[in-house]
Amino acid sequence: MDRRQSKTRKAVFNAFVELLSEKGYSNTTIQDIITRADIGRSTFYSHFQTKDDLLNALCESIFDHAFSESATKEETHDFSGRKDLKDDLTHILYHLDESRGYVEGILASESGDVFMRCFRDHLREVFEKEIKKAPDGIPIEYAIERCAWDFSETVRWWMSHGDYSPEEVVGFFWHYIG
Amino acid sequence: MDRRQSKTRKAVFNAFVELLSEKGYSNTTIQDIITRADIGRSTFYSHFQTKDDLLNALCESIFDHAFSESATKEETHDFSGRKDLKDDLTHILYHLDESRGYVEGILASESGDVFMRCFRDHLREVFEKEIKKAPDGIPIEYAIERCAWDFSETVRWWMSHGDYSPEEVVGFFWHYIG
DNA sequence: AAATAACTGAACATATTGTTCAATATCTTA
DNA sequence: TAAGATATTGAACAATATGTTCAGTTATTT
Repeated sequence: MDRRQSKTRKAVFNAFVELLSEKGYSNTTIQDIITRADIGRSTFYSHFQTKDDLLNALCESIFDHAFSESATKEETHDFSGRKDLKDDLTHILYHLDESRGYVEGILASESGDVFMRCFRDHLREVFEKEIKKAPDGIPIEYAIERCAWDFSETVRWWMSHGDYSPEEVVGFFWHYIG
Repeated sequence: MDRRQSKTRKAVFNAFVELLSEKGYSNTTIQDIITRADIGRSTFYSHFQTKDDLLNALCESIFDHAFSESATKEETHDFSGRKDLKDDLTHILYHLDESRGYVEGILASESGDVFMRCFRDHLREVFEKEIKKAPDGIPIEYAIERCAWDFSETVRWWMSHGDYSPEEVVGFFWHYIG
């Protein structure tokens, strides 16, 4: 990728995250982002179509990174038992912990909901592979969806109630469904 | 309340819900709402400050209604055991089921997240009264928060996976925490 | 060094926002 | 039912954001 492009991309992402925690999503205008990122107006529009588009791209880039290992693992060996799942989830938390600077800014505003939706979409895939049957009387789609939202919401909770380790947090999540 | 005011309020709420399911939240302009509701521009602004404000007012009006009984009950007798909680939750679902016309429209767009936040705020109060201690190693605030999000998300799930009775749905929710 | 691709910034039409105000319609109560 | 209070109307307003275009500049690649 052209160095100019990734430079622009980073400048926009950084400006955006800053503005999100300062003013929130709806109060941040594209003009604000352009000014803060110090790029030309038309440059912005050659990278992103709308503010929404930008937000989605930002979230995608975070999750591409956070989920990179569980994707790889799936290709290499497929005998995934319960233990592996717990490890995968812990790995994801380690990644997100490293991106706290970004993530907390996003979660602090209305954009947090978009982030959560994106997160849940990624998680759903993970749990779909893992969960093959639900307890008696519980619809399977409900069981899967519940895991996805419980884990993502647990992370959101974690991000504003800091001092727990990834392992502890996975423990909290696991307790109710294990 | 002046009949003119509640008439305006209703017209705006209706127009808004319609537009939400047609175009989504961010694509709906205040101008759209004014046109659809067939009211004067300045009338809108004398009722609501912003689109956000309108959305919050709409959600509040729904939950004021849905939670009306659990609030009353709390005043009359205070020996609330597990059974009562389950009943309260079921009641809430019956109310929301009646408001499906509204609720589905709101949930179908980005505004769904605001609805959910509002719902969760109301639920938190309910569960705070009910939950006095959490399982070993689980922070109590987490346990409470988890119930609030699980129940609200269960309802969101229900709204797009129709055919279950309120009792069944409370059962799904209950299964993992009971 | 030449070719390719990205960035710039000014200019543009269009649309929304939030306010103001005098005129009109509707409610309330005495 | 008449008078006073209150709500609605709609046009006009300035301010701001949006998304596009394009010719000129700068950086990267081969």
